[in-house]
Amino acid sequence: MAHPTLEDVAARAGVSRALVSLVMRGSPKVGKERREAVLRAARELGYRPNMMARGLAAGRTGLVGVLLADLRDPWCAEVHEGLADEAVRRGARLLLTTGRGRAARERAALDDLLGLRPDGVVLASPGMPAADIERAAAGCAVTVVGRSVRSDRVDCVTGDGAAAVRLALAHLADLGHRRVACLDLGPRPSPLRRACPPDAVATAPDEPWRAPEPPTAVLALGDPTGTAALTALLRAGRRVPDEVSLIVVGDSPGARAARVTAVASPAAELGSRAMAVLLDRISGEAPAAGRRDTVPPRLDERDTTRALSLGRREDAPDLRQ
Amino acid sequence: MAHPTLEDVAARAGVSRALVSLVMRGSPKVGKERREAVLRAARELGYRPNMMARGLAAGRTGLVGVLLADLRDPWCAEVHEGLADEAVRRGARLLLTTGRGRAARERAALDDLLGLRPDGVVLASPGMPAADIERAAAGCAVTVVGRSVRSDRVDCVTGDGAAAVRLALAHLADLGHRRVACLDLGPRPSPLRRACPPDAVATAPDEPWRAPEPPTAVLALGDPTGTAALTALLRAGRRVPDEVSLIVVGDSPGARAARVTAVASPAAELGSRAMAVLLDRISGEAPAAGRRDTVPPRLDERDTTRALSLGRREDAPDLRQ
DNA sequence: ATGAAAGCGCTAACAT
DNA sequence: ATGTTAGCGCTTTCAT
Repeated sequence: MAHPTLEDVAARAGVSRALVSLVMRGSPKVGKERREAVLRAARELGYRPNMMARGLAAGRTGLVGVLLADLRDPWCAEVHEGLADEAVRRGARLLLTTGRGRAARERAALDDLLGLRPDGVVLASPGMPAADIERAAAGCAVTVVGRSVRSDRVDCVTGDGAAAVRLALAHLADLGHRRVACLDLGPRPSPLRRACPPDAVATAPDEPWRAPEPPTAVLALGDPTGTAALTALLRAGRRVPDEVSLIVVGDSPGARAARVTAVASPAAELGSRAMAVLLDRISGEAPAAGRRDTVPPRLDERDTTRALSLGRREDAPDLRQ
Repeated sequence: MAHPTLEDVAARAGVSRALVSLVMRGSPKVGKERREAVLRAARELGYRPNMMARGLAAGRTGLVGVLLADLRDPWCAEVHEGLADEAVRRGARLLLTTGRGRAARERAALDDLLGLRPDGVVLASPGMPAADIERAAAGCAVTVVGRSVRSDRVDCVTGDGAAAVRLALAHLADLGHRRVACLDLGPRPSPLRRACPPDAVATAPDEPWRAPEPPTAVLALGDPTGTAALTALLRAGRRVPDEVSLIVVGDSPGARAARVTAVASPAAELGSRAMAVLLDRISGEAPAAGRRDTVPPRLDERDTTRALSLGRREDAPDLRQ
């Protein structure tokens, strides 16, 4: 028998379907004897409850759908880590889909998810049109992570990039650094630029060193810029952190592995908070309006930042904002 | 109406449920006029087919479950890329779950997946017990990627690590390198070691340089070792590739970004082949016995390997195997 | 081309 | 404590 049903189990155990159903859902009001007979029959048959049938009949599935923009993005992976941790803690079952960077795929993935009638969905997809999100929210609880959506049926959990930049600049200032270059090597300008001192922003690794007074510290905007900056500095023969300190806004496995000092809102925490918010709403313990939750950035001091030696200090203005 | 049903659409369009069902599944035998009326009603109502009901009634779901060992592992992410590409091409819908490295979680994740009665599942989980895999195969088509399982109801798609090491060694030999150190920096010995010349294996970055004759090339076993090796070499002041060539067995975004020469069976191809094999079996076009498919390694020559300069060549034995 | 009717496997409210 | 029954939303014959 490929897929034994409740009825098969009931027949084998010599009881009614309903009794088996109760046992499978762990009801306390079943005699120990019968319960064990049912469990044994189920095991012998290799019975596995059919979630489709269960969901249909019960009107809810116990499923939480998760849409991740791109699995290859470490940030997404880490958000998922937090989501999954909290889900396990609270007994929710997660189903993932991804759009892999393409808007059309993302829509399709979300549709697939919603077709399964999950009790809620978490959207970790920076680019999805707000209208799609709103549409999804008509059918089930929706929490968006990593961005903010103006809607009162959607909850949002976000980090704070500007605060992260401020924290990084403050840390460098504490270490005595006054000449800090903000490196942004990405193909598109990083939104974090707006939080940097305008004339400190450079878009090529060696650009800051063409100035009469080279920086004593580099603030890299985003993970990719961070790793690129580190190898560029090393290749250019600049000693890190002796000669120049490096701090990255945005943490990633790469920065961690290379022991680069970083500051970011921990993605895993974004995830776990998002899941908590979602499950609260599903169980009806949430305020009616859309909640928004901001996770503060955290500094991970590792091996690429160091206090400026006294001899090199100067009285230039503190870049801290 | 939170979740309009087929019946609601039928009522609004002034037709029968069956007709709506046909239209939703794109049947050709519906008059253009009625079809459009139905489609319009569906759109106006925000109708979305209920996959649960559909799956229950139809006996198959059109769903393919994917179990990924760990999202943070770039290899898994890339396998998924291949899976998803092929799935899109052939019209399958993917649902992911992960065990995040823990065996118990993995079992639970697989159970969740199987409870949804997918038409098939892809298992990208090196550590899962063969018995669990076999059990899953009792209920639906199963393809395992990245490892081999002895079972004739399971299809396997794997890479070939030993061939990758041989290819890497051959490439270095072609470049004139005779003294090659095989670096294995992982916490556990890499299985790839068995494919290396035994006395060439080192477990610390600088170990090879303590020998009287330092290597002219380094072969790193695995991605993590690869990136660790690169930064270690640079930090030690060894010029790459002028002074020493570096080749990594096992490709990853990190190696790609750092432009490290690498050789590996492309994970995306493992994925797409696995999906192809699975869908073939689902549609019944597969041989009865378990298929096994081996994807050959590929060399990605980037910036960390270089031919040994003539002056440094010597007549030591070729390490190629 | 269209409609009617019988389930798919399960839950939940009810009856015993 | 246990059995009965009426659906959940859909697909799929089978009639018309």
